[in-house]
Amino acid sequence: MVELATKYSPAEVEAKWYEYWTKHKLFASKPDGREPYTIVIPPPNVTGVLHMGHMLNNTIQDILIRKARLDGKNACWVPGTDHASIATEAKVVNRLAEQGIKKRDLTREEFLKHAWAWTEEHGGIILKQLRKLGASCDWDRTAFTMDEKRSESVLKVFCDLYDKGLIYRGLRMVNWDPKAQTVLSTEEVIYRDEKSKLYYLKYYISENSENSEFSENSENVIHKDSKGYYAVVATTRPETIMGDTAMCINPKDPKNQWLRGKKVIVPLVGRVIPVIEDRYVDIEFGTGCLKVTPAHDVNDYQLGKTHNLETIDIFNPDGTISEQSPLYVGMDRMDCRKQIAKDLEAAGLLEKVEDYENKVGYSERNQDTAVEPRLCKQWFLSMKHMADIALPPVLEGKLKFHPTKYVTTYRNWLENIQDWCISRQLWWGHRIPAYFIETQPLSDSPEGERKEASPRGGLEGVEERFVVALTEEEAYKKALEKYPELKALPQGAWVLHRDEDALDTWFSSWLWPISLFDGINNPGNEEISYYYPTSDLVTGPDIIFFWVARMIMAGEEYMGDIPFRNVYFTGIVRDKLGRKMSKSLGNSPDPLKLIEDYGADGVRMGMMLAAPAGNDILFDEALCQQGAAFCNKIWNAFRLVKGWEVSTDIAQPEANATSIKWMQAKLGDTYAEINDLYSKYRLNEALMAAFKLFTDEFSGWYLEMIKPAYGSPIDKKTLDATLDIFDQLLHIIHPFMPFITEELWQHIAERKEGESLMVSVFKTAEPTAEDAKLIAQVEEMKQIVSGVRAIRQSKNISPREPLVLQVVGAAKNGVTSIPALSAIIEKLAGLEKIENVAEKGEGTQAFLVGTDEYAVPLGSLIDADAERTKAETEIKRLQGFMAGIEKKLQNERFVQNAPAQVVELERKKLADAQSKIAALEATIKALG
RNA sequence: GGGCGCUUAGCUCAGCUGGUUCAGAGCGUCUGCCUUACAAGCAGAGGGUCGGGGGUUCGAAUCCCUCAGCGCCCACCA
Repeated sequence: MVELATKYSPAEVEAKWYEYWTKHKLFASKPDGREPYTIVIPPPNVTGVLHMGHMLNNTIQDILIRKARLDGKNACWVPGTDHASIATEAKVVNRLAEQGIKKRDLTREEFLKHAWAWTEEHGGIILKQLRKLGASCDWDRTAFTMDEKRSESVLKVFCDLYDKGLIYRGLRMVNWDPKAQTVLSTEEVIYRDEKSKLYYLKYYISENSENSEFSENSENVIHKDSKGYYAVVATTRPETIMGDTAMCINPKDPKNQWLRGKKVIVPLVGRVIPVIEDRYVDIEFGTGCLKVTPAHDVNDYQLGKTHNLETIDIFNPDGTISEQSPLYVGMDRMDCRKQIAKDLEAAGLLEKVEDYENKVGYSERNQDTAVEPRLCKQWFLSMKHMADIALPPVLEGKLKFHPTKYVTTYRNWLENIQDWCISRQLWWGHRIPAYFIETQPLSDSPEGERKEASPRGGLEGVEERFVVALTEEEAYKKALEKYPELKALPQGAWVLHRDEDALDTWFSSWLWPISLFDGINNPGNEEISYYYPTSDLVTGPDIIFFWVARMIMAGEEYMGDIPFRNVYFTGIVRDKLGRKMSKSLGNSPDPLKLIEDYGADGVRMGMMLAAPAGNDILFDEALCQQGAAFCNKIWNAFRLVKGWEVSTDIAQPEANATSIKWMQAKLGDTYAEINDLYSKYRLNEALMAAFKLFTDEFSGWYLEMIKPAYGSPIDKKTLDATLDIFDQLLHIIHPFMPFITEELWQHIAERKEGESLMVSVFKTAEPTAEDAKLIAQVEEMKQIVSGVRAIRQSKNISPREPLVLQVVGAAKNGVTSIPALSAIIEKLAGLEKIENVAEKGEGTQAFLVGTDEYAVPLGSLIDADAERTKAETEIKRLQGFMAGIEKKLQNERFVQNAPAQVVELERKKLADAQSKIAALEATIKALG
């Protein structure tokens, strides 16, 4: 037998077994006759590094996958990465900038070459890190959202949805990220409260207006100074006045009646704009006058449409002021805001400035640049149909959310859904398979220059001609069909130009559960039929709309079925003070360092102990320490068992046989409970139950029960049974702590090369009524042992000093009447004998287990006064307790209305209290 | 402005459709032990009128109302 070190050292053990598992392809899954259990990984960003959120998320997935394997299912965990178009493109752009290269100076092909180089350099790091954690993914299946199969799936789906009329191209007010220079979907914009200013600007009444004199006789609130009459407009964005094309009042606003039908002059700009009326305007806000900038505000855009206003776009794509503006051309919008405030002030056009708090939208991926509403033409996916098919399975409970509270969130979103803007002005991603018909060949213009043309194209309603097709060849055919007039044109007079834009990253991830099994390209293939729908999805609630909801849509649309049966939403990992982990706070530990310090098993346990289902987790490194300590505990328990000398000559003592029976019963009972907890995704509680089973029941009680006297051998039967119990415990713990359990499992018995705990199917026996009885008896036994130990502790008696236990009166029919248990009590409590007595003798200290009374003779060690006081206090407490019950029992309504069972119970409580009091009184009497 | 959730021991949390002495667990704390697997350990102990108030009921941590505090999501009020 191999010598085992006194302390468990995870590092080499973990490396060894991970390699072993991989070498023997034990994570691999192929369709077979077993029930499948499938998880698709939420693909991390291809160039990302492992953070605590990943640790939690992937630990949970690994636990579920490993549990399924042990349950005998065909477990398949598919790993992969996401191309994360905005994030990755930004990183590449930054790196190029460091090298002094501007993206604009590159062609698309050149840029993509850099992007792929970056991806290859950093890609997959995170997957390697997951291996350290023990993640048992089927690595041969590793996919990438931009690999060939996935890309083909994305383009096919785009074409299909276009053909179905669900994808369309439309001119809309969208969210524009001036830094990344791309549009974003509404979901990608996060709003933050921000301290800003509310500027009150003077809009003088134009002299062209009729009646340039106003009387103050009505409720009108009229402003006038030496330069004339003026209206006051409150705005947080004074820099947009160059785009003002109207001022708006509420027709029912009494204080602004005087402005009806007037024209006002935009400050500094000098442009004369009409005063329009719309009930949209809030009378109470500011002065009730709203400046209308149709190009730069969603609401203003609506007003512009209703009132037929001109749209002046004063911003360039990078957020600087455009040529459309008469002033500040080329200045950044934020600089412009400061400058214009100064200039307005200087010109006497600024009435006042107030502090103000409002919400400003930022890109989810780029949180230092405010998003700009911008009018442009983009591709959209019509969501009404998608919402219609995605809602029922969740509401009907066919697809379950854990915790269920997210069903409401989901429903709310789907019921108010907006169309999904799926195009992005990025190169890193799936290029949209749409082809524009150009009647002017562009052969001499580099492709990069067209980038700007696409989103702006058709702004003024110029009709675009385009086709959507999987290949260019097909596109030509379609173009000729759709636009027959092209046939009349000479060769070379028109060309197809593929859309420069890429698709939103989520437009590929929403297909993930299908595309991983090639279900789009190759519908009905063996894999997709076997693995789909997948079993569980483990992800954060922050991407419920981005990803979860959309996968359900794609699943229903393309598979006619849900993509997964359960979604387990994890919490956010916070530090122990409850703060979000962030780079700037420096409160985010390096996961790999943690693994180095505590071992992967220790860290996994630490994470899980802190992770109550559905709550945020407050991560504390001390929990990893507890995890590492538990590993050591398991290790040492094993050392103990393996260190025993075995003898085939000794017969198995009755006490050992009973101990084994009890431990088996306890194990089966606990495993049933653990399985129930798994089914509810209460993994932290399942782990805690496993932890207690091992530490308290197995190590604390069972091993002490069967432990042979020092230097004595153990009988073979008991040892074998103990090893079998150990084997079962390792199975129970394995999903949480895969490495140490594998290591010890391999030590328990001779294993063949390629054998592994992780694929050895495991089940415990069904708990029986007899088991339950034995468990109860042992619980009682434990209390007796604890009772004696407590006496030792309080009297400072060494554990080695033998004591006598008196079983008083009727207690003799209790567990001490069972020889095996009585033998165990003697052993664990350090007794020289157990004797039955009618009444406890003098100089004994007594304790109660239930209503059974036990006593330990202590002679002169007894402090009579202290004992008497203690007994008296307890009697008082019990009397109070009894009074309460008696009152209850005297209450006729209680006796009549409460179930007989409950009433009976109260009577029993009363009787028990009475007999306890009797015993205590006897104690006092015995004390003299 | 709407919606959802939370408040139980020093900390983190269990307590399902009201009734087993139901007020629990882990960690922490305190006390005693280097007992021949493990001091990353063992044994023992203390600790909460279940956020406040009201109601329903024979009976409420559990159901209802209300107040307070906290958190999350959604929303076009400049």
